[in-house]
Amino acid sequence: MHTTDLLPVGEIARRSGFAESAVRYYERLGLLSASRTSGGQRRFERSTLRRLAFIRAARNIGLSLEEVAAALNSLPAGRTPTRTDWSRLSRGWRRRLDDEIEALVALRDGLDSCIGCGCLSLDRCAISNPADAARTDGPGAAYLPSRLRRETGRPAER
Amino acid sequence: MHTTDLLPVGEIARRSGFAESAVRYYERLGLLSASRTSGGQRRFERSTLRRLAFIRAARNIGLSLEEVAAALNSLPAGRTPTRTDWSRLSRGWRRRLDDEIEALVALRDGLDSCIGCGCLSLDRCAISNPADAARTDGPGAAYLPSRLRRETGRPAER
DNA sequence: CTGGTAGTTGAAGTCAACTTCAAGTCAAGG
DNA sequence: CCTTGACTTGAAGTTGACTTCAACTACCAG
Repeated sequence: MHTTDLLPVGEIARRSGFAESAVRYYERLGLLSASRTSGGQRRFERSTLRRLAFIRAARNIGLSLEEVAAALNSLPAGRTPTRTDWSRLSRGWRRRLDDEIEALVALRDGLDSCIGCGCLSLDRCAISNPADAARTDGPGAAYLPSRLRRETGRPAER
Repeated sequence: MHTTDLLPVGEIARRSGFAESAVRYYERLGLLSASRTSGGQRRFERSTLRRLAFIRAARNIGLSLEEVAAALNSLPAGRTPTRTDWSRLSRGWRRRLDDEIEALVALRDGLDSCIGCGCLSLDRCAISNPADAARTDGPGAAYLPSRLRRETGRPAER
């Protein structure tokens, strides 16, 4: 046994559930790394599969690839990450999910009070309020996490 | 008083919180309609503001513009929609939000059981499971509403 | 009538996260 | 050695929801 546990891209794709193109894309972004054969083909370590599982989990939670990259970069360099390392990373997700749930619940409750009144008022309705209006209107408005929110339609002020 | 309550695009944009470009875009898609001055400029009826409020609300709930268009097309033709018409449209959103909330809660609960174990197993972890694996694995997996889910990364089978 | 603000168009650009394609090259069983 | 399937690359395409641009034209207060 020598190089037997270095996997080519097709194998990684099949076993991770990602498309080959996605795996290559992730490598280009630096989310994954691979050694190369003398002929230039990628060979991934087995631990790449766990990394990909992490990526999928993070994407399911709602992280962008940029955030995923940041998270992966915070892993200890050098050694292969342990369970504890992975667990530490995913701990912060709990809060994120809580926020999103809270936002949706608030939106639903706002909707409940809107249904039947058919208001959809531009300045009063909690559901149709643009974000900035909601912000100044205090509680009862403004809910969606950024990931879910459709912003004002105007270019973000900077 | 004759044409006084026909509003130009800038006014509509300002009062709805959408960018002018978005308003024009919506008109092109058929979500809004406008008459024209002799010089070819758009003039929107005041009721357009309510329509835009509906659009924003729908987008906040998570509808695509295509869905919004379908919803708007289901409004009674001819007469200006009443409160009741708008209210009927938004009633279905409740269910949609419930589903999304449920999905997120399930995901969070799955996460809770994953944190600390650091598993992120490709075939067992509820959070990192690709959608199809989750589907066949019965309860305990598969959660995110399509709007939130990151699919398998493979081209959708057709 | 004039100037300045507001409006017009179609085409192209943007963003994220990939996928698809073409034109090859590599790896390995027979 | 040969064939076949797996792999390589860079560039371009995809989707949705817009935005930006350039080159004009309209509207209206003074």
